[in-house]
Amino acid sequence: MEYNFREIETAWQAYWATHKTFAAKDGGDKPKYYVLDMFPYPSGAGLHVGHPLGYIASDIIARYKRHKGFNVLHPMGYDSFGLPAEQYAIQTGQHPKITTEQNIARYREQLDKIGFSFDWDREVRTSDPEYYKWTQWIFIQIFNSWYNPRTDKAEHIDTLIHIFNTEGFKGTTHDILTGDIEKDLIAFTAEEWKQFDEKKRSDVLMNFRLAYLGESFVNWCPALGTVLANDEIKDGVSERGGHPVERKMMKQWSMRITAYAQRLLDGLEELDWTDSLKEAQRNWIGRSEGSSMKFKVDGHQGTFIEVFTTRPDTVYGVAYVAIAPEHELVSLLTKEDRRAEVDDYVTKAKNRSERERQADVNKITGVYTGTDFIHPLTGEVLPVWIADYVLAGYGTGAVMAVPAHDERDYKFARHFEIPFTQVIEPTREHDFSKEPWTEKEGTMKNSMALNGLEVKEAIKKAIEEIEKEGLGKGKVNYRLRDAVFGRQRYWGEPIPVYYKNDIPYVLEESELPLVLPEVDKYLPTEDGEPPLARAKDWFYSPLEGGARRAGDVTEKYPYEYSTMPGWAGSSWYFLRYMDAHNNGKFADKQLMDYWKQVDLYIGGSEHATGHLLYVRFWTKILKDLGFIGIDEPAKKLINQGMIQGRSSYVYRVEGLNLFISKGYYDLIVKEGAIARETIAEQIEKQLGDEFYSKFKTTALSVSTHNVDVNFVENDILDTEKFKNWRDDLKTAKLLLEDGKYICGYEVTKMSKRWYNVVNPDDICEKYGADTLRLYEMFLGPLEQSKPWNTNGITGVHGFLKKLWKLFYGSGSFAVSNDEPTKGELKTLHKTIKKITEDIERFSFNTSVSNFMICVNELTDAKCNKRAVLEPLLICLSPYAPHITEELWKQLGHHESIALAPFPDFNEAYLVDDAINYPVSFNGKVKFNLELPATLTVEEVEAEVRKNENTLKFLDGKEPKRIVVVHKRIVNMVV
RNA sequence: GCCUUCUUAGCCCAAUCGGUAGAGGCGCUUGUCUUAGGAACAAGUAAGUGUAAGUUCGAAUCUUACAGAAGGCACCA
Repeated sequence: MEYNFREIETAWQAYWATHKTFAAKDGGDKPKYYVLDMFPYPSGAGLHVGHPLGYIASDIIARYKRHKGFNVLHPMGYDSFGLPAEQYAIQTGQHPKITTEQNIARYREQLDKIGFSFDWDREVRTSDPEYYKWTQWIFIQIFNSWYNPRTDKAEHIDTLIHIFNTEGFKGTTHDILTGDIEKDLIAFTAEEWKQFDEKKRSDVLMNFRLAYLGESFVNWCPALGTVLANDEIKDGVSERGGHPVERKMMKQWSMRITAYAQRLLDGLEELDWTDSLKEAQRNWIGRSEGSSMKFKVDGHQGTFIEVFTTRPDTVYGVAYVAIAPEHELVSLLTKEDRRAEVDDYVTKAKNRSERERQADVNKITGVYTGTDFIHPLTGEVLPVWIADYVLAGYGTGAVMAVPAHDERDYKFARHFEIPFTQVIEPTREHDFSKEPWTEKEGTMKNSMALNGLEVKEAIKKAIEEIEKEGLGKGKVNYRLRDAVFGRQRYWGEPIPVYYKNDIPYVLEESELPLVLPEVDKYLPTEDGEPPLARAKDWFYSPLEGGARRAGDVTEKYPYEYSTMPGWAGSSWYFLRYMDAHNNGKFADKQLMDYWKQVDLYIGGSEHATGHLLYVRFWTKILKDLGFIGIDEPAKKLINQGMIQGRSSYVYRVEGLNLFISKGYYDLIVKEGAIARETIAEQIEKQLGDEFYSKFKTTALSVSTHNVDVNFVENDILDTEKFKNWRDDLKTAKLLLEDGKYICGYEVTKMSKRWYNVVNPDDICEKYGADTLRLYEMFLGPLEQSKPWNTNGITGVHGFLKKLWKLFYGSGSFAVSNDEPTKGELKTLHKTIKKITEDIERFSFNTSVSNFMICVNELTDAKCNKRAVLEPLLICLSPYAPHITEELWKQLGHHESIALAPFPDFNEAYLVDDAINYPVSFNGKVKFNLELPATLTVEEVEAEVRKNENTLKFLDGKEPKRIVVVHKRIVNMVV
C-alpha cells in the first residue's frame, strides 16, 4: 500500500475534531503547561508558508508535553479588530464585520489543514462583544485606579481621594506624583478639596488616573484619520500604509505606562526571553539617571527654567539654555523686538512632520529669545535660546547646554558662535576646536568645588551640591511615553465612557458591553468627529432601578466617540483562554491560579516594543489590583524568524519576446558584447534560421522580470505553465541551456507584488501537512530568518515514505514481534535521547535530521520490529501527527497516539564496549586506538604509552605531558 | 552613531561542557528499474569553519580587532 497522505490527513483531522482529542482540562493531577502563539490578525490575503512556522513549533511542544504527561493548554484565536478591514470597508461600504468573518473562515480552513492540536473550544475573537465586554471592563478598572508611589503599585482611586481628604495635594514636591501631567496641578489643602465641585474633582483626579483624558502632543496621521502610538510609526511614517505623520496637540485617552517604567525594566531580569528582545525593551523604556536643575530667569522675578541633565558634573560649563519650540515659557521669555522672528521659527518648527524633523537632524536651527538667565553657581548671565533639537516630550523640554562636552550643544554653539568653556581635562590628546570631549572620563577643571575630581565622582558631588543649594535634585528620566489609547476609527472597541456636564463617567459593569453601533459610513463626520459620531440614537441614558428606561428618555448623554487601539484586546487575551466563555467575569480566579502564566510564548520579533510591552503593563496592573496572581504574562518567549520570499526571475530580450536562460544572462553581464556570438549560435540551433535573422538585427537589451514561483522548481522553469500565464507569453520564445530554462532568484519579502507567495494549502496538497510541518522545521533554527525554498522538500517527503516502507516493506502491512537486536535498540535509544534533548532546547531542525538518521539505520537493518517502531512513532508524532496516527492504528491501537506516553531512553543501550581514542601529538591526530570502555584515565595513559605507534611517533623522546580526556581523546605534548 | 545576533562543503544546515569538523537534506555523478520523461531505489561526491592576532596540551566554540549580513534604538540632554 502506498503512503496516501491526502486520505490519511483528512481522516485524522476529522477524528481529532469529533473526539476533541486536544481539549484542555481545567485542573486534575497532571502538571499544567500553557503554550501560546501570538494571535494573528486575519488579513484578507490568508496565510502564507511563513505564518505557520511558529505555530508548528508551538504545536510540536504542545504535543510533546502531552506525551510527557502534562495537561496542555494550547489555544488559538483572532485579533480581529484592525485597520485593514476598516480601510476595505471605507472603499467598498462592506461592513468590516463581514470581511473579518470571511477572513477568519479562510484562516481556520488553512490552519485545519496543517493538523494543529489547538483546543478550538476556547477560541476568542477580540471583535466579539462577548470578548470586548471584558476589554471594556478592564479599561474601567484602569480608569478607576492610580499609581501610588508610596506602595509602588496601582490602587483604587479611592485611596487617592482619601489622601486628598486628609493631606490635600502639596504640589510639585508631593511624594504621590508619578507622571508628567500632575506636575502642572496647583497645590490644595484637604479643606479646599472638600469644597471642590464635581467637575473640579474630576479634573484633579484625571491627572492621576492610569487611564486618563489628557492634552498632549500626539502622532496624527491625516491619511488614516487617526492618532498613532509611537510603536505604530516606523521612520517617521505610519507602519500600516506608510502615510506621513504630524505632531498635533489633542485631547486624548491615554494609559499611564510611564508609572510602570521602572517595574517594566526590572521585570525583564527574571524573564527567559532573548537578550536582543530584552535589549529592545530596555532601549524603548530608555532609563537615564541624572539631575533636574532650576535656572533663574533674568528680569522675570520668580520665573525658573527647569532642565534635566545626565551630566550634572558639567554644570560649570553651561554656555546657554535651550528650550523646545513647544515649551510653555517661549512666549513669556521672548523680548518684543525678537517676537516676529521667534514666532516665525516656532510656527515652522511645530508644523514640521515627524519625517521632516528626522530627515533634518543635521540642520542646525534655533533662535535667541532675547532673554537671559543667571547661572546659579557662578552668577554668570547667559542666553536662553529656542532650538528644535530640544524635544518637548523628553525630560523637562529644556537643556543646559555644555558645548565643550556634548555633540549637539557643540554644533549649535559653533553655528551661532556662542562662546563656551572646557570643564573636563581629557585623558588623551584632544582638539576642542574640532570636536567636543563627550567621554565620561577625565579630570574636572574650571569648576570651583568640583576641580580635580574624576568625572564619575564629580557627578555624585555635583548632585549633592545641587540638592544642598536647593537648585534641583537627582532624578531618573525615561524615554518611554504614556500610551495613547484612543483611535478616531470605527473598527475597534468602544471606550465605555459618556460625558455629563463635560465630565467623563465610566459605565457600570452591568451596562457592558457597550456594543459598537451601526453607522452609515466608516468615515469621520463633516465636522471632523470620529465615525462613531454618525451612529443614530447612540447615547447614554441612566439606568432606573437597575434597568434601562423604556420609551422616551429625557436624559441623554453622548458617548466617547473614539475607539480603543489594536493593542487593547491583545493585552489580556492570554487570560481569557483560561476561561473563554465566562459570562460573569473576564476569567475565573481559580482557573487563572491554575493556569498561571504562559509557559512558552512564540511569535514574531516585530512585537518587541508594542504588544509585548503593553501586555506586561496590563498584567502588572491586574496583579496590583488583585485580579490575578502573576506579574509577568510569559515566562519563556521565543521569536521565530521570518520566512522570506524567494523571487524568481526570467530574462527578456527587448523587442523579440525572447526569454534567455540565466546562463546566457550571466554571460552578457560578465562578457558584454562578446556573449552575443554564443547566444546567436544557440538561437540558430534551438529556434531556427528565421528567428536567428531577426535576432541579428536587434540590439541586445535584456530586462529582468519576476515570474510566479509556482512555475519554478529548483530554479528550473516549467515552460508550459509559463507560456499559459499571460496572453503575451503564448508566443514567447525560450532559449534553453541543456534543455532547461534556468531562472535567477533573489531573497525578498513574501508578497503578491513579487509573485513569490507560497500558500501552505498548495504544499499540503502536493506533499501533505506532515511534510510541510517537518520541512518548515528542517529549514533551519527556529529563531533564524530564512528564505522559503522548496529545493529540499522532496528529501523530507522521501523520509516519510521511507518510514512508511518500514511498515509496508513487502507491499502489505507487516510488523514482527521479534526481539530487537542490540544495534536496533541502540539506534532507537540514541534517537529518543537526541529528540528529547532537541525538543527541550527548541532545536527542531536537528531533530528532523535525527529522525532521518534513525529511519536510514533501521532501513539498513531491515528492521520491522514492533518493539522499535512503536516508540519511534511516538517520538515522531509531535512533528508528523497524521502519518504516525495512521501507523499507530495499523499496529492495533484504538486510542489516539497523542495520548501515548513518551518513551524513556535507556542509557544502557548506548554504552559502547570499546572506545576509539584518537591519539594526537601536539594537537594533531596521528592514529586511533581502540581500548575497552572500562579503562580508567590512568590505565588509558599506560596503554597509550606502551603502544608501538606511540613509540614510533615519540621517536625515543619523553613526552612533556600527556592529556587524557576520558572516553574522548588523548593528546601528547612533546 | 550606539546596541544585539549571525558568518562552517555549490546551497540549506549539524557539531549540546573547549576534545577526531560532518550527521541529515538539496544539488551533482554513476548505476538499477521504467515505453521515454519523470518518479523510485542504490552507490558515490565535497569544506577545514569570514579575515588577522591572542589564550590553551588542544579553538568552529573563549578574548580582541577588522570585514560582511540581519535586526533594534537614535538630535533622549
